[in-house]
Amino acid sequence: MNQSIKEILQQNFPTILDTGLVEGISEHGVYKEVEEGDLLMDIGAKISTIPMIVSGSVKVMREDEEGHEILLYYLSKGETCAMSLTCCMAYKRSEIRAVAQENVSMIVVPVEFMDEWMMYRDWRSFVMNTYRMRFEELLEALDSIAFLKMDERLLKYLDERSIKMNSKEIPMSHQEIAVDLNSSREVISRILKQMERKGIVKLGRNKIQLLT
DNA sequence: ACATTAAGTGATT
DNA sequence: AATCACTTAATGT
Repeated sequence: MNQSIKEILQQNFPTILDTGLVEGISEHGVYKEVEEGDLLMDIGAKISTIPMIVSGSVKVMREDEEGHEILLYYLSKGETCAMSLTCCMAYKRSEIRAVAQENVSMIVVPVEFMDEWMMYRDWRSFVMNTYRMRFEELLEALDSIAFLKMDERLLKYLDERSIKMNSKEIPMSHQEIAVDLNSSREVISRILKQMERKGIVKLGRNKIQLLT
């Protein structure tokens, strides 16, 4: 391997500094790459490792009673999966499904070290931070649903995607976006058309370009 | 050229 | 805002 886990950690998880912790992750963590579309975790599966994302993005979703998928969040560089953490601490099976949205590289660490690593301040704050971030996101999502109309939600969604992917171009179909927002394809298409007329976006097949 | 999939649109609830 | 039914456009084979 061209780069040690230690180096990858320093570059992508700068808040993890404690030497004992870095040693632990280096020793027990495994560097892994997966391709776009790969299933990383399914509902009901037992969780044996925790992913720490180095590059790319991962879509994390839940399923409702009728089997409809509901988007929870996207993970990107420097982040880990809050749901995996809760599940493994409670020895529960996975309640989520995770799919690689782009090619993803990550460090996976076995769950059995979670308890032990809690003695490190850096690990505690890393874990707490990922909870805090998700919780804030959850609150935001909640009032976005309660107070924003679909067009505002869509614009917000596009902005967020663009920031996460580091590009003004969002390579997604209207259908995919509709699923993420629990809306329908036609509604998304119509709003996007309006936005295009207003000069906010430029539309293409399977892609949306933000002009703002 | 043809089939398939994405996107656009009007009508209805 | 969602759904249906249908059209049109883009893309793969």
